[in-house]
Amino acid sequence: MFTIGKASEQSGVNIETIRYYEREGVVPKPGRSAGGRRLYSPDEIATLRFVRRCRDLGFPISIIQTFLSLTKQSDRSCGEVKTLAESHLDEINAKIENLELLRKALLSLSANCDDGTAACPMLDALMKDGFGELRSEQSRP
Amino acid sequence: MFTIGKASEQSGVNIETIRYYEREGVVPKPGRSAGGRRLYSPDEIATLRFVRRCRDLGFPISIIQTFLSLTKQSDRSCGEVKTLAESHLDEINAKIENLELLRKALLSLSANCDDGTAACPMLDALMKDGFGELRSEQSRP
DNA sequence: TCTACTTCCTGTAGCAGCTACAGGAGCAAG
DNA sequence: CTTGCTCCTGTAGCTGCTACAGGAAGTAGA
Repeated sequence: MFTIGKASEQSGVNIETIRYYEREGVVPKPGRSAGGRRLYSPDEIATLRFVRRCRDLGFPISIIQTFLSLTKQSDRSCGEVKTLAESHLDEINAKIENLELLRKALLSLSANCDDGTAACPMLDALMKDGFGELRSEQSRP
Repeated sequence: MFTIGKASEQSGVNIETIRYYEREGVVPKPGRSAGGRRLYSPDEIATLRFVRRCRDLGFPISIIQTFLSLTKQSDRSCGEVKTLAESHLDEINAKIENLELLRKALLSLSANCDDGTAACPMLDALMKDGFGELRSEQSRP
């Protein structure tokens, strides 16, 4: 059994984040020592690592909770996982597309900044009325 | 002069968001009518539109505040704007790169889900120890 | 003028996913 | 026994909004 510090090291999850996950019911409450300290089994640490990896893949907590409950059922879980993963992939693709658009817009705006005039053409363009609107939902993460 | 509803329509900024910007000092406090309602000049609406466009480009509020103060100075602002825009571009590029990595990781993980076994290879892989770590800072927006 | 309806006001709380304290207690080493 | 580390709970903050509640102001029609 390991204290929260060791669990944090081994799972790569910040101590405060581990306690946060426990508060939010993402991971079950671990046992406690006589002095009231949290004690984690290797399995519980593996769960924390699993959560971190899913977070690294960009999955939101709510989906990760579904994953965790699916891992306990063992049967018929794969189709659901694949569906969730694919819709997440769609979101990632949409984000990439949006960022590419932003990239292009920013590049063309800042390119004008080299023209040596005192006023900034980029700020000017953003102030003016004729500027094309982006209004892309996914651009706000 | 326009009430907040018209200002919202013309700038594309949500009413609540306009009030939020005012509270946070992003935009100056507008004048008020006899009855205590906010009244916006076309210039103030242009500022709101400018803020929205910058947000659409993904600039954080703090940078937009710098932009707004630079537009008031008029001289020597362009170099600073370009620097800020370019570092923002770097961030966007980093985000795109990270998302591409996530995309590949997710694709290869969910591809295994077709093998017809009852247990899910994707969840299995995320549970196991040998899984390559991503640990990419920029992946969390 | 009365009434209904819309718009606006302030203030507060919530979202996600943490992170950062404050103020105290447990625990091991020297 | 003291130093120093880790841990505890509880609460507040971060970003950028959004969504109420409960009330006041303004507008339009009868």
